[in-house]
Amino acid sequence: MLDIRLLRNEPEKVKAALARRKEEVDIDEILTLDSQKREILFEVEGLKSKQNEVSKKIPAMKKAGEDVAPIFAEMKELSDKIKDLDEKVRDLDEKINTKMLTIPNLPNPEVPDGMTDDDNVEIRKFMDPTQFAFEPKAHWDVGANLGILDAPTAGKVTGTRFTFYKGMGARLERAVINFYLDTHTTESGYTEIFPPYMVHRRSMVGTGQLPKFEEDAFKVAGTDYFLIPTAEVPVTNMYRDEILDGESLPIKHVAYSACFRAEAGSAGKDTRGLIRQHQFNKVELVKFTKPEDSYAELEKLTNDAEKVLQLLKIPYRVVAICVGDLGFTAAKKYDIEVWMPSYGRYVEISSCSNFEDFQARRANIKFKNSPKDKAQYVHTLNGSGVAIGRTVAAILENYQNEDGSVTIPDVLVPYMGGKTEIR
RNA sequence: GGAGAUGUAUCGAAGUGGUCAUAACGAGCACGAUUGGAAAUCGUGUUGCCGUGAUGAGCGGCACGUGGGUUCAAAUCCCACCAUCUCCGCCA
Repeated sequence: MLDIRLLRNEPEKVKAALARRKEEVDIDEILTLDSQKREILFEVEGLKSKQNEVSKKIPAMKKAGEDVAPIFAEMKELSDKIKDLDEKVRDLDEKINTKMLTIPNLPNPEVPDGMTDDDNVEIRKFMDPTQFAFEPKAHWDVGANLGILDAPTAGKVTGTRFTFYKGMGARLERAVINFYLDTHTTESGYTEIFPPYMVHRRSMVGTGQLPKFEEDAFKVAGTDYFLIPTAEVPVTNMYRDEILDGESLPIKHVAYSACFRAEAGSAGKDTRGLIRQHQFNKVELVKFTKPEDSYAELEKLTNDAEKVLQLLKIPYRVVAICVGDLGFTAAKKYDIEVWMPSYGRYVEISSCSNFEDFQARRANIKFKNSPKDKAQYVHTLNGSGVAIGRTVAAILENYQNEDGSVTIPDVLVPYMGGKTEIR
C-alpha cells in the first residue's frame, strides 16, 4: 500500500510513476474522498471534544443535586449527530482503503522501461547453455522413461497440473529441498521456518495477494483459509502488527513450503512437465531490513539464491525485470533463469524482489532503533532460493545422458544416499 | 466438537457505569542524583494511530483481544467473533 500522504503531497509524482507501469488509477477520485473524509473528521472530532467536556461535569452536577435532564436531552442530540458522522467517516474510510489496496507499488527509478519479459535486461550469466552430443529430451520424457515422474497417474487421482514423483524422483525432490535449506542456513545465515500452509484473509492482504488477485488463490471451502501461494505469505505475516527492535535487523528467514496456485490466467501454457503446477515445492528467502539497507540486501539475497545454482552447476542468467513485468508489489525485481534445453531458452526459477515499505504498510510491520525513536516501517524483501520442481526439471534436462540416465550433481550425492546417477 | 476460564502498557497486575487510562501497585528499560566504581537507594521519564501544524512544539480525537449494540456517558452491561489455557470427546 502507498502512503496516502504521498498521494496528497505529490500526486503528480505518483501518477507519473504509475503511468510507467501503464496502470490506470484514479488518484484524483481518492483525493476527493480523502478531503471529504477529513472535513467530516474535523467536524466530528470537535463534537466529541464537546461531549467529553460536558460528560466530565455531569457527576459533579449530580452530586450537587442539579437538574441534569436538560443536559441529557442536549447531549442525546449531540450523541446522535456524532454517530451519524462517525458512520460517514467509516464509509469513506472503507472506500478509500479499498482503492488504496488495489494500487500497485511504485517502481524504483532504476527499473528498466518496457511492458513484457522481452524488455527485461540481462545482468550476468553463469556458465554457457549446456551442449549435447545427442538430441536432448525434455524433462517430462526423461522422467517418464526413468519411471520417476508420473503425470498421468496424478491426472487420475487429482487432475491436470499435478505430478507424482516416484522412487529416485521423489528422493531427488527431497534432496534438493534439504540441500537448499542446509546451504541457506549454514552458509548464508538464514533462520529456518516451517510455516503453516494455510493463512487467513488478513495475511493474504498483508503481502498483497488480496484483495486484487483472489482468483489466483485456492480457498479452503467452509473456512476463511487460503492455501499459501508461497511461504512469503506466512513468513512475512509472522511480524504483522509488530514493532521490531532495530538491533534485530536485518531478519533473514528461509522457509520450505509447498505452494498452491490456481494459475487462473495460464490455461494451455506449460501444460507438460514440472514448470507450471497447481502444487509445487519452493524454498523461499525472506528479509526484513531498515530502509537504507534494503537495496544492498536485495543484491545479497539475489546472490544467495544464485549460490545454490552455482553449487549445482546449472547454467543460469540474472535479469533485471522491466516495469511492466514487476508484478503488483515489487519496487524492483531480479529474476534468475535457468537454461532449459527443452524450451531452448532460459526459464525463471527465482524472483528476488524489494517491496520497500509496500508490504510493511499493509501488514503494519515497523521497527525502532531505540525506545525513544519514532517507529517506522521496515522494508521487506523476498526471493525464491529457489523453486524445487523447476530445479529438478533443470537437473533432469541438463544432466541427462545419451542412454537416458541422469547424472546426480556432485553436491546432491550425499543427499541421494551416495547414488551418483538415476537409471 | 462439548464445558469452563482468561484477554488492560515491555512484562505481571488492579480497576465491575462517570469525578482513578495523563492505566493504581510491582517489575523492566532510559536518563539523572548518590558512589572511587558498582550494587542498593532516591528522582524523572518511558504506547500506538488519526486530524491540525512543517515529518517540530502545542491542541483535539481514537484505541482496555476484534467488531457491533445499550446509555447523556462503557475497560465495566448486552450480542457476535477471534486467540490462549484447563478438562472431556475425537485423533496423527
